[in-house]
Amino acid sequence: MKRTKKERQRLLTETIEDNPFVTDEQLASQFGVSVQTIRLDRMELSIPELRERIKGVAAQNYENEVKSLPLDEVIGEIIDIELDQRALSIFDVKEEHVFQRNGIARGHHLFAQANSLAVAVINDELALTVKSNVVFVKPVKAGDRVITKATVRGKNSEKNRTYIEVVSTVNNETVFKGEFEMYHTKGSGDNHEASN
Amino acid sequence: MKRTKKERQRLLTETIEDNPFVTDEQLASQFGVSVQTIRLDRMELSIPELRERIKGVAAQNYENEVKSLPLDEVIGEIIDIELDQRALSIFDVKEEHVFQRNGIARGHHLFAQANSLAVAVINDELALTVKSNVVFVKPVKAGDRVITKATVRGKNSEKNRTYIEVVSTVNNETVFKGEFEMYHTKGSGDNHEASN
DNA sequence: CTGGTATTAGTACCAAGTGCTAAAAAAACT
DNA sequence: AGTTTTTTTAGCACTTGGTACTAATACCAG
Repeated sequence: MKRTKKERQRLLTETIEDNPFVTDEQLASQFGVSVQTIRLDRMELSIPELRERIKGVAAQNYENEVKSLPLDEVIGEIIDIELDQRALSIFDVKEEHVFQRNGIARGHHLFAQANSLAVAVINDELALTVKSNVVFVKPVKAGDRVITKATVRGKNSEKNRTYIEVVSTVNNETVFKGEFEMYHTKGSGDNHEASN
Repeated sequence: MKRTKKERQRLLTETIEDNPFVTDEQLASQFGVSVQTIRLDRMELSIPELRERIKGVAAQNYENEVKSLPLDEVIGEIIDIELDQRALSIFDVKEEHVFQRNGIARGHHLFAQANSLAVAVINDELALTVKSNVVFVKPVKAGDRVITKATVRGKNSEKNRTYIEVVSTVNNETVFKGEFEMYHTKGSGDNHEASN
């Protein structure tokens, strides 16, 4: 199993990336070297110790959490909102959002951004999507910053519906547009159950 | 600042929930009690120590990560597929897919399942969604198993389009349906760029 | 054989704890 | 007030998963 130092370090990096929860001891036995060697390797590669790694992962998660909870679980980041009028969000397309094959964003991410923005713009405890028509106008690639704007186009108070138009652009070019019909529970704080 | 033990423990729980990265020492000075008291409190409330808390947060994150990667390929699990004809997938709705407020699944997850099934059923290297009309017929809750069926309804070879109908059911009741117009690159391995 | 790199060993020390015992202090009865 | 109970504090040994540092080997090349 013994290979060069370089090879071991390559594998080490990989292993830790793969599972940041592994201890030096486990790594040592896995590579058939001493714990000290692993430590030296980590130093050279400037890989932090287990706890720091875990803390890092946790901190990331935590940031995401505090970012997504107050925003009521929105895909993308809301940068401007006028309830019952319009809302704006940005969403940075990353590698994980695209087809590996061609680097084009998967449709459901754009839909998700639009849909959650439509939910957010509604001035109510909760809103559900009833219907939507969407058009994927132009492919979106990794690295693109998608700016999505939701505009309330109409309301039907009797039916508790709001009609929203959503347009997403990248560099001022429309990449996605859609209409959303949303159901909501009218009065804020109203505990009305969604129509079952 | 001194209140009863109960009150302190209530606040303690809150504080830790709010920021799991806080040490006993910090808590002690914050509440003006000794570290030991904090430890006792944690025992009684069965709140784990800092490192375990952090590990927990990190593990969650990690799960999400490894969950969202395959989640990138296809949302839901494909259980049957006849290329260019039909496909069937199941998707178990979990807590993380619903609005906390009312336990109803967020629309984009259902859309994602439908959309990725539409992509999958197409017998081509790649397919992109051009348009879709969807209807959220009935709320879906955590714990529901959504069975989604995609059926190819038509093709337009000149325009490289395929029209797909998708219906999702829970316990044989329709919860979602949609039509998807898909663009694809006909020949397999064709490196044709999507209309730019 | 002599250098230089690589590896291993060993020690002291740290953070943030657990587990346990014991003693004070405060609160609650009777 | 006197006693019992609860709550709080203190102290010590021990644990994990390390860091920092020193020193000894091992190995490989010229």
